[in-house]
Amino acid sequence: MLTIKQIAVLADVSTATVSHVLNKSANVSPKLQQRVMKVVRELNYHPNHLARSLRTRRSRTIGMLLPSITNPFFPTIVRGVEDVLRRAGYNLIVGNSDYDEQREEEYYHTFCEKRVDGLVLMITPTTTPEYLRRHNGESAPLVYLDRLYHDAPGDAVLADNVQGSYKAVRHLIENDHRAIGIITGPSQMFMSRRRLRGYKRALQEGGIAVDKRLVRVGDWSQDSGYRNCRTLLEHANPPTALFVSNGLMALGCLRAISELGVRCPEDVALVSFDDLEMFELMKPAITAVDNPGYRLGSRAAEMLVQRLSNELAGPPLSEILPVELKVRASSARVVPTSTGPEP
Amino acid sequence: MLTIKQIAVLADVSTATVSHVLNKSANVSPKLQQRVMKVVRELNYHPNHLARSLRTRRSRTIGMLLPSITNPFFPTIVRGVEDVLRRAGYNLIVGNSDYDEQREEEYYHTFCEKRVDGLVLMITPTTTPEYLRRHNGESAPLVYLDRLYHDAPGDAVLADNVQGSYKAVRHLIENDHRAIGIITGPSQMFMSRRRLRGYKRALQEGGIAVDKRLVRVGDWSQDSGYRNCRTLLEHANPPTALFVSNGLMALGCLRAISELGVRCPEDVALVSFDDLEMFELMKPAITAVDNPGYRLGSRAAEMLVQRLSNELAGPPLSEILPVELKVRASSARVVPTSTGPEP
DNA sequence: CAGCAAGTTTTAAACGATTAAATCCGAAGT
DNA sequence: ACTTCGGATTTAATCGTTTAAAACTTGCTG
Repeated sequence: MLTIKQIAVLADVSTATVSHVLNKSANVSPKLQQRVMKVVRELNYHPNHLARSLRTRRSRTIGMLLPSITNPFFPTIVRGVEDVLRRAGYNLIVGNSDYDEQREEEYYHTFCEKRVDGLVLMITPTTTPEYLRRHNGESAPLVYLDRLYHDAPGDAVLADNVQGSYKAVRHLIENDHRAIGIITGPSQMFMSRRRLRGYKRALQEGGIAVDKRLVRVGDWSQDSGYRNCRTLLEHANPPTALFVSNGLMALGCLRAISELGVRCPEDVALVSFDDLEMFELMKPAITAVDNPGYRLGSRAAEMLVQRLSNELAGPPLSEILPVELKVRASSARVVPTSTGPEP
Repeated sequence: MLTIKQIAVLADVSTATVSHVLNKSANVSPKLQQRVMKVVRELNYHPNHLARSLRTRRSRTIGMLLPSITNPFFPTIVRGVEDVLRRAGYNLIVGNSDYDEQREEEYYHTFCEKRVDGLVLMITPTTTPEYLRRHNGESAPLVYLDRLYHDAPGDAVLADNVQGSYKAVRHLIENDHRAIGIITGPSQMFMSRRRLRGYKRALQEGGIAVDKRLVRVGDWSQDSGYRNCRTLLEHANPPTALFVSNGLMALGCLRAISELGVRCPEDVALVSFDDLEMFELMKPAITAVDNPGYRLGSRAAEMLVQRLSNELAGPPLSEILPVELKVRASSARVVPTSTGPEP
């Protein structure tokens, strides 16, 4: 494989000159510049990134940790991150932990070994993992994506989870629902708690007491949505509306609803967090909180790039992005023929 | 940041010994081993991957080129690749070109600069790109994923595209459809042609002539599915069945079908290539060719790993994986009340 | 024409690991 | 006691870049 030394010999200059030409790091006479570039182009030389990074101590690479690659919400975020980074001249490596804390830590270390310049983290644990707390002295800045850890330093970009579920549930209340079920994520997770809080706030404002039997804890997976939805709908007094804390679980609910022969929205209204592309195509189309995945990703990347170029300094920032409710058929107001569902 | 030299000083040995302990590359007395490991663990030392790769000339990293990250079919493939590589001790970097040939080439070069040990390629171009042909002399082995290039050396793992669409269309014919439309991918692409061929073969076997007006060319995007579906259904004599060459375009078709107020499967049956997870949840559930994404990815990674460990040598191999048709409601046989749709 | 400044180009020392080859050291053989 | 042998350890070169600092040009000035 081609090295800078060979280029130097062929262009009859020193390696330093080649390097200077390639990096525009010093004045080089036009004559030599051309001689060098000619050889570089003819031989299609590309500098060894490993050697370069080793020497400069910057890899121009960012690591991103993702809890799941198959959840359709995440790729959108990745695109946001990638687009910004690419334009800023950084590469992205993503690691996918599948909600496994050990794999997550493995990836974190891989990233450190590869000397990434910064990290975008969407991680699983409920409590700040030890390695993050230790990261303290390290050089790579962190950005948390839709997560927040107070005791490990790093910027954060968050969707307004409380406001999102608040809007969703208020919408249901406005449509005369009073028995509103919720399927949340694991109860220790920051995000689950935020989304639950919005639910509670809306109920409270509507003068409705929280019924513990209507609060189910899922794990974000489609299957857990399915199971919890069945449990809820098979109650003696099933809820007339359901708020589901993420898109994948909402898909599971749909399956349960269809299997049980329950009609949506007539028998049970459905609102989901995360507006998946397919929600608009489904029958009924699903009302959902539009979680701005692309913006979330791109903002996180922007903050990281700013930190790296020292445009941004000082204590960790956290930024909250607004979310919107997309009202669709699954939560449409039903013309009141009879008050409840089946007797 | 910690270096091997510091570890060596603290453990009172030479850097060579530390390296030997860490890599088990020579006999080291238990006493020194323990002394070294103690320091390594206490300080949580992780060797610099850049330096290591530079010296050993192997990065234990694989690059993967993807045409789209938001198409839900691709993440499944990535998981297959990643799982196998991780177990074999390799890291994966994925690049997402968004069907843009220039970005694709950029990524290819980034990968070369990072000295990846091998490449998994799902690339866009219709004709073998120049840089691939030049790759010839380079050291990193290639595996094509669901692509095939005869004039650039590399193994290939392919789904049986011809057989898949053949099965799909035969199924439609068996359900008494004779006017069967198809939406293909860009006509120069290898995969589009294969899927078109299966369609033609099934028609021919069923004694049906290919009607050019029923063959539409899409670009794999949801939107192009939508547009082409409208065109087909707004014909004077619309087809009674539709075979769509990928999942995203099928979603577009669904939207068109629903907007036009056409019933599926009563007025038009639908079969898609790529069995997306959500297809089972939709109403009607979509009949689809189950393209084995995970297997495709894991097989590709396996071949690559074998090449790298020299378990596999010799001329490029190409392997074809069988595909299955999942019959669901969208292509259900309709009880013949009247012969055609609306008069 | 020596001296100097400014601009080009080269020299050579890093960066942090790996690894042949050299050295050390103690036990065994004669 | 003196080799000799072999395993444990270290020395030092190397991977392919970047980049201070040195060295070399030129052209100008007094």
